[in-house]
Amino acid sequence: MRSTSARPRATIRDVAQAARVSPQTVSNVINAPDRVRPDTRTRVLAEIERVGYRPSTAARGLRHQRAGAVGIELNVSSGGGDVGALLVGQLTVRAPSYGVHLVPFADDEVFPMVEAYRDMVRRHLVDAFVFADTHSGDPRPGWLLEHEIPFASFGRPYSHPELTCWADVDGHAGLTLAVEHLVERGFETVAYLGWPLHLEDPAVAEDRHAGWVDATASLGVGGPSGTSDQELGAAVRAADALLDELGPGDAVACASDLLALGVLYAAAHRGLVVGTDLGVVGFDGSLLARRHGLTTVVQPFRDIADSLLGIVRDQLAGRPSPQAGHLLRPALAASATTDRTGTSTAYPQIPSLTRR
Amino acid sequence: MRSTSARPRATIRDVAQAARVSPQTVSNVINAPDRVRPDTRTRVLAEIERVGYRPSTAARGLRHQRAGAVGIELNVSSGGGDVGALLVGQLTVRAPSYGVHLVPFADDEVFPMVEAYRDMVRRHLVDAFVFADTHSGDPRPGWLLEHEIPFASFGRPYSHPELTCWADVDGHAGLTLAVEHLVERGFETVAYLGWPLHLEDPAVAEDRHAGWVDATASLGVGGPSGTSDQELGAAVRAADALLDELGPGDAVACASDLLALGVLYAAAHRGLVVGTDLGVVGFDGSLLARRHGLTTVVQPFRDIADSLLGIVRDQLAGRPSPQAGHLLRPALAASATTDRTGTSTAYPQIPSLTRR
DNA sequence: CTGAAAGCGCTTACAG
DNA sequence: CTGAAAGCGCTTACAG
Repeated sequence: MRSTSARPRATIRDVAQAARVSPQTVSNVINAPDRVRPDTRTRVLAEIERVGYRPSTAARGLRHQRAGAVGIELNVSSGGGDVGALLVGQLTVRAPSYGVHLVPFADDEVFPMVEAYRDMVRRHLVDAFVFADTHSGDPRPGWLLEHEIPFASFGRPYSHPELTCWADVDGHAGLTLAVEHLVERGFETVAYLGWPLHLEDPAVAEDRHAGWVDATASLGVGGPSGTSDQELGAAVRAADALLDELGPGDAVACASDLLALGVLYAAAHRGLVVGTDLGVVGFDGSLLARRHGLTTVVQPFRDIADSLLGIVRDQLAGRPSPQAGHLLRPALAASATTDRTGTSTAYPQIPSLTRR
Repeated sequence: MRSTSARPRATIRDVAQAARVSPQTVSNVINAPDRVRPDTRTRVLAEIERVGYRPSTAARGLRHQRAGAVGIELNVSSGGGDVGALLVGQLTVRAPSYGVHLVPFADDEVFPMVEAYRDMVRRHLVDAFVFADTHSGDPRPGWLLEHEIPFASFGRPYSHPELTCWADVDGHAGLTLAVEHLVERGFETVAYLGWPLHLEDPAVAEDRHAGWVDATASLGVGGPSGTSDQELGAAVRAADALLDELGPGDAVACASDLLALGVLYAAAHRGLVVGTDLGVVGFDGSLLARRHGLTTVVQPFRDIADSLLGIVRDQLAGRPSPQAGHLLRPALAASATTDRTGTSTAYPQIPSLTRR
């Protein structure tokens, strides 16, 4: 039968008794080692190691009046894509380096979201928050500022343009990478499939579009452009219209992987062989891109996680805010959709149908 | 300039003073309301509400010798699919109903995974664990049992078949749903695309296969079957071979949404119109399925989350283990790939190419 | 360099 | 029904 209560863990007193010092000295060994004589320190450290002692998070939190945790809002219902999960993964991996752990939470469908934030704070469960999906009517930045609760957002907080507590991918740099890569691979004209500017995240749409405009202008490879909402059906239709103006040897750089998938389908319709006939580059580094062999601009989730955690750590330490938000450089992951040798495989592989 | 320190929150003493009772009475109002006279209770409750008092998690945890948290291992590097994120989302939503919060953690690429578990326990950060991706050589169940730490797994812990602390989707029921749905929609033969049994999760592969065998036998609609690893290229090839043996009006039930996507692509190769000519049903209820208009057997993530959290809550309370693991019924979400009217849209929509 | 004291916020017996 | 006491594990001044 499975036992149900865990064996009690070693406390600071156990370590102290075994090392024949007081608990305070053990504490000093951990928190201010230079205040302890080397030989004492060695003896205590050995004992800590032997019994596997680690300070209790709860006791420390109580004493410091700090939870040592960062709340992270999960967008459960929207389920837009898979990039949210990639960011959460990197935040989880990086959090220990900042001396914190993550506490995810989500709208419980009953109270408005701000209630969830308020409750986490009142219970002393977290010291700060990280969230994504910022948008113009977003009540979160205002509420958090008003209550003096540190936070950092993935994406600019549009409601408070003066804030610098955000990190985002450099969309301009990303599209420059995409265009340069396509030119390097020998594609002649680079078209663009982006989002309409009235979407919730206008700065992102603008940055990526401007990156394409500037890069194609400087390389002399500009082409037509189109827009589509972030939905596959709309993307296929917009891509289809775009392909009317393109020929073999041309390419499309896209504002997202989903839009790029739309281009793949529209190209398959026409019997174009993606990679050799038509270049396609997506944006996000999503699972979707990996699955379909899409060349994509990969969001630097690890750097973003470090920025966000660094921002809240500095705020908690009372350090001054940075001069500007963190705009982080993405990287390009080349795959089948820009492979002119046709060696690697993109999906859908429909063009072979036309060659039977 | 942004202020950096949050205003101190109300404590039990603040409430007690304002309500002119002792802190203990406030505690009783919260934890044992029947021990307090109704009028006192009302007065205290009003004060709690007025100042927005919530007990401190850290102080409670220290007193109870319990973190009130469940560790959840995130599979960051593998990045298999998007279903892991869906489970984490539902665990997050449901956790408050069990009086706990989640603490995600991940392999830090330096220590073996068990080190991460050990560290969480030593720091009193969590009382129990939930994890997925169980497999035969899995060291986690053994280690957790040995250290008497409660846990529950999504998927059977193969190394310890006697354990009942797991929840899983009922794959047999899921494939029965899939076959019944296809027959109801008028498809004549139902083929199967599944996984080879040597994969890491043999019981899942067997259950789903057996569900197809039994359901097609009882309805007299059996057809050929094939297997493929959980990878798109392999799935397309396996599906292509399967389609050699099928004709218009037939269907394929699949062990996963990714395998089903392979069928879509293989069908597009042949100019088959999925939905009207060929029925396809996936399994998982993944984002991939939503995006492509796949009819799919949806994993009951909310029920799974409830089962897992219920298991660890019972273990922590010292209640006896259940007689068996929790096998939960999935639901079918009908979409374009079984829509014989051709009203809804599946992607890829390549067949229209053949009709130009 | 080391240790005795106080207290972070809460709850659990226990006394009144 | 209500309150005074003790203690969960830790750390921060402070005294020695």
